[in-house]
Amino acid sequence: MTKDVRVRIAPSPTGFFHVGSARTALYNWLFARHHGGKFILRVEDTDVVRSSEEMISVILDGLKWLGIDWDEGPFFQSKRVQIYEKYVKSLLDAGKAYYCYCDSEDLEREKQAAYKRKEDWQYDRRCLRLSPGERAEKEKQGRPKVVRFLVPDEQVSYYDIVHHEIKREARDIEDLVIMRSNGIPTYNLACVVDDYEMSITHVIRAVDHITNTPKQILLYNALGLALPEFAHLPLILGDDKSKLSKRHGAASLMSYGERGYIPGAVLNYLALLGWSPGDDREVMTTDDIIKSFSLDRVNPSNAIFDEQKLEWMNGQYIYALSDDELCEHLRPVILESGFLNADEIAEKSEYLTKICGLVKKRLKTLVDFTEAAGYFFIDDFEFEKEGLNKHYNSETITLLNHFLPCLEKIERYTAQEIEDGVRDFANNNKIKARQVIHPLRFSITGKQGGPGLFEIMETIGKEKCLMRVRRFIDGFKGQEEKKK
RNA sequence: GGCCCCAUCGUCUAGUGGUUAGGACAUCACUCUUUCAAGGUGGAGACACGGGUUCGAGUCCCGUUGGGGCCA
Repeated sequence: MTKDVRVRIAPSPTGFFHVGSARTALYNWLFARHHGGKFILRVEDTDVVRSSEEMISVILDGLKWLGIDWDEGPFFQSKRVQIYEKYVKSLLDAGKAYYCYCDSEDLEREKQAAYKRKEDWQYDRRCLRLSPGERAEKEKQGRPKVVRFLVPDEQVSYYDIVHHEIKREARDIEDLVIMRSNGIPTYNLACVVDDYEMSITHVIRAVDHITNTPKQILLYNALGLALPEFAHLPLILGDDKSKLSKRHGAASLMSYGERGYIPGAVLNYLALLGWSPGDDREVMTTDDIIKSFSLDRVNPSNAIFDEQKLEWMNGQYIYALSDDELCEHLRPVILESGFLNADEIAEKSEYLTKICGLVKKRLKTLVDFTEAAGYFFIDDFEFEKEGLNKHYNSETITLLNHFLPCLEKIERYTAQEIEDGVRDFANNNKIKARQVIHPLRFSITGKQGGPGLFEIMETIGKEKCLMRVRRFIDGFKGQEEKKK
C-alpha cells in the first residue's frame, strides 16, 4: 500500500441512513484515516426517481452524527451523465457493447417463465445478431434502446482483501445493460467510471455487491482501465438472519440517536461488528480503532445486529462521561420530557450535574433518564405498583409518621446528617435501618430502587422531602378514612 | 432456476496444524450495598455433518447440509 489511499462510499438516497451503510462508511473512513488517505462521498442518485435535498441531508447528518468527516464531495452521479456517455460510446465504437431494442417487460416475462420452469435464463443476444436492415427498421420505428455490454467469454478472478480468491466464469454473466433507454447509466457502469475518474484505490463495500465485481472487472478491462483493490464487507443481519432492513424496525442509524444512544458507542459497536483488533479490547476510543484497523482482520461472515450488546456498550460510554458531559448529552432528553426548559437548564446546572452523578451508572441509554430521574423534577410522579403493595400499609405509615419529627429536626441537610438521623432513629426503636430506608425511599421517589437514598434526599432538599413524606402519609390516612 | 458468498458458545468474536478452544454481551449463582444499578468472583454454554491430507486437524482439500446475497 504505497500509493495514496483513496476510498469512497456511494450511498443512494433512500430517505433514511441504514446502519449497514453507516458501517460501510465507517470502515472506509477508518481505512482512510489509518492510512492517511482520502475519504470521498459520492451519492448514487441515478436510480432514484426523486432524490430530494432532504434525502441527501439524511446521509450527511448521519455521517456527521457519527463523527465521520469526508475529504471530497459529495459528488452526484446525476450531474455526471455526460461523462458516462463518453465511456459508453467508446465501448460501442469498439464493438464491446451494442444496442438492444428488446422490450424490458417482454424479457422480464420470459425470465420469470423460465424461473417458474426452474430453468436459468440469460439474454440471448438477439439484438447483437440483428441485420443492418432490421436495425434500421427498429431505429425508424423509434423504439427505445438500451446499451448492453458484450460480455467476453473468459474466466474472471480477482483477489478480494477479505474473501481472498474469487473466481467466476463470464459465461454465467449475461450481457448486462449499461445504459438505460433514458440515457441514464446503470449501477455497474457508473460505478466503474466514477471509481476510475475519482482515482479510487480501494473499493470497500458490502458483500451484496460481490457478484457485481466480476462484471465491473470486465468493464474495467474493456475500457482499458486499471483495477482498484476490492474488499467486500459482511452483511448486517436482523435477528431473523435476513439482511437488516426497515421491517426489522431498527435499521435506521438515526433511530439510535433518537433512542438515546451516543455516537461514540454506536461507532465502537459498529466497528466491532465484523472486525476485531485481534486482542480482547472492546471498548476503544475512535483513535485506537483507527490505529488498529485493518481490512484483513475483517471477518467474512455476516453478523447479526445485537442490540443488547450495543445497549451495554452505550452504558459503558455514558458511565465514562463526566457529570458535566452527561448533562450536555441529556439536554435534548430533558427538554423533550418537559422537566425543564432551556433557561431552567442553564439556571439549575449545578442541580443537574449532581443528578447526573447519581444516576449515571444506572443509564443504558440517554432516554432512560426520563424514567430514572423524573422524581428530581416533578412531584406528581407515579408510584410503582409493587412498591405500593409493599409499603402502603398502616404499619409502614405509622413508622414514617414516627420518623417524621427526626427528619424535621435535621439542621444541616446533608447526606451524612440524614443518614445519621435515620440510623439513630432505627437504633432507638430497635429496628433495622433498612426498615425505615425502604419506605422512606418509596415515599420520596415512588420507586424501590435507585441511587443512594441519602444523596437523593440531600439533592432534592429538605422541604420537598418533608412534603412528599407527609403527602404519602396523608394519602394513606385519607384512604383509610374513606373506607370507614 | 443460475451464479456468488458464508459456517467456532443464543449473539459478536479470538484462533492461521499440536490450546484444558480464549474474551465480550446475554444468562445463572454468589459477593458488595439501604435498594436498583454498576463492580467483583464463579458456573453453564461452541468448532454443522461426512470424507480425505497429515504422526496430529476448529485450522488445509473435497462433498453434503444449512444460512445469506445477487440476477437493469
